[in-house]
Amino acid sequence: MDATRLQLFNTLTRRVEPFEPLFPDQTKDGRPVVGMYCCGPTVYDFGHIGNFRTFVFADLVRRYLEFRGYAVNHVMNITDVEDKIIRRVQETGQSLREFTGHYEREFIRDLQTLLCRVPTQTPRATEHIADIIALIQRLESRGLAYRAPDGSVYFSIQKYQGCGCRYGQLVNLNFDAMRVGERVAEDEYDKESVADFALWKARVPEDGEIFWESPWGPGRPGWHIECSAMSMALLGPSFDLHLGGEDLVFPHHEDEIAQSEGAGLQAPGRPFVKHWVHASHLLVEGKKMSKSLGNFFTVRDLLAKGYTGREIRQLLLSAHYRETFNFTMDGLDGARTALARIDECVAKLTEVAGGAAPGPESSSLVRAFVTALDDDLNVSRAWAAVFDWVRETNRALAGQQLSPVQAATALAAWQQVDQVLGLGAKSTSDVPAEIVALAEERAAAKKARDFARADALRKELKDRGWVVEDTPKGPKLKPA
RNA sequence: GGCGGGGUCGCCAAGUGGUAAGGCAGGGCUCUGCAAAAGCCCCAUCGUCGGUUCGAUUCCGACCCUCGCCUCCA
Repeated sequence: MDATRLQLFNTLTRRVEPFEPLFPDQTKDGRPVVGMYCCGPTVYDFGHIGNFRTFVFADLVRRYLEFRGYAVNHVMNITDVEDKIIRRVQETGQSLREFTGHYEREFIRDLQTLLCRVPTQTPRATEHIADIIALIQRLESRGLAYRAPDGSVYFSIQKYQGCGCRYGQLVNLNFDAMRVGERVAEDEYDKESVADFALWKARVPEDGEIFWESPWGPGRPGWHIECSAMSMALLGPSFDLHLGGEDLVFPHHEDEIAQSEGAGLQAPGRPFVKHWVHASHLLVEGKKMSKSLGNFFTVRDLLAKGYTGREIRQLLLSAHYRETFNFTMDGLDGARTALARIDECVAKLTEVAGGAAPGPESSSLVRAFVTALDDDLNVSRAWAAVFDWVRETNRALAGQQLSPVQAATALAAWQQVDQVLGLGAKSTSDVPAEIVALAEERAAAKKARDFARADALRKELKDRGWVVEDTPKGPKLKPA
């Protein structure tokens, strides 16, 4: 299985390249350690389905790396201080912590609903103010930060470039042609240059009680600095992977690189981040999500429509991460049917396997699956491998050609790939006693060849949300 | 205006210089008392126009359409 290697697109080089850990000698429980940082949520509201595409994708990356034998240190920040948060806090009268704590908990809950492994660490910006201040001081001492008349501290891109660093590693920048100046010049006149960005924002009256003391007076951190400070604090000045949505490429990630490499904490020749990976956005019903179009969905909105996190996960994982994905309700229905197909197959296998132990042979499913995901996480091809396997398995099952050991072997292969897909077992609901009674009544009527009565009971059951399937081993009940 | 993605079956979505995976939906058949599940079979010439080539959906050029970033944003 290690004949091939994971290849990943790197925004830094704009190429698909082999993934290799930065520090292969660093291990945990015998596994090479991989440091992975994913820009997390700003907790001022519920996350929407677009946000979760990125997080489910990050989960796929993490699971696949773990599947491939790495120990992943998965860090996801929680941005818990920011303009929108401050505004909402003032409106609600809650404390900052009460307000953000609520949305943070709900975010984690949504993550779990979507069957994501919770990141190994979820640092909050407000709990790393000291790290942030230290990093800004470091930048200041290196001459890359300056205080503006308004008391804020900014990062100087000109000075940064002056010391041989490159600004524009992730995107091609052409400041003359960019419209950046037109829009921001008006209210950001305290900056020396329009492209400079805030490291520390001086307290303003609207901030109310939300501020921290610093060497530059009361204020709060800028947006980009928190990710630099927290990622380096938890993963070291150089780490393997940094993920995020494509919209973060510029300016957020570019600025993170500038701050982090500008601080010069990396060993000579080491980058801040080796591998940048960005997930594309999604559209809903072919359109950009917006509240006015009514196609703006949170996870809980979809749950309220009767879909499960498992179905949403399947759909979000059905397309390649660098492709704009079109999220549709039809797609969600399709995910439900597709999942049922897999579940049916797995259930039959489980039945045939009984308690048999799996045999030693390697599985073509796992091989095809790994080949697909090694290729820049080509999850569509991985699903094709899964469904090819389902068809072949069903064929063998229909022909009663599977021994318990073979079924157990097939099941083991499925469980292996599901470590990565993360679908888990279908949640089984207990059948209510009155439904069982109806089913038994139908079985009796059927036996007495009273088919009219049997069909009436089948309809009755269906109206109550249950489907009866007559199998060689007797009738089975399934939720409709 | 600059930069970067896309346009493949009704819908979603892979892929390749030699006549196009998979899922959903649809049609037919088998099995079934009826169903369901499952199986079998059917269902696209790849935005437009040129070029390169023995051969292009896949390479090049132009054009059309569409999405994103450049400002808070997954």
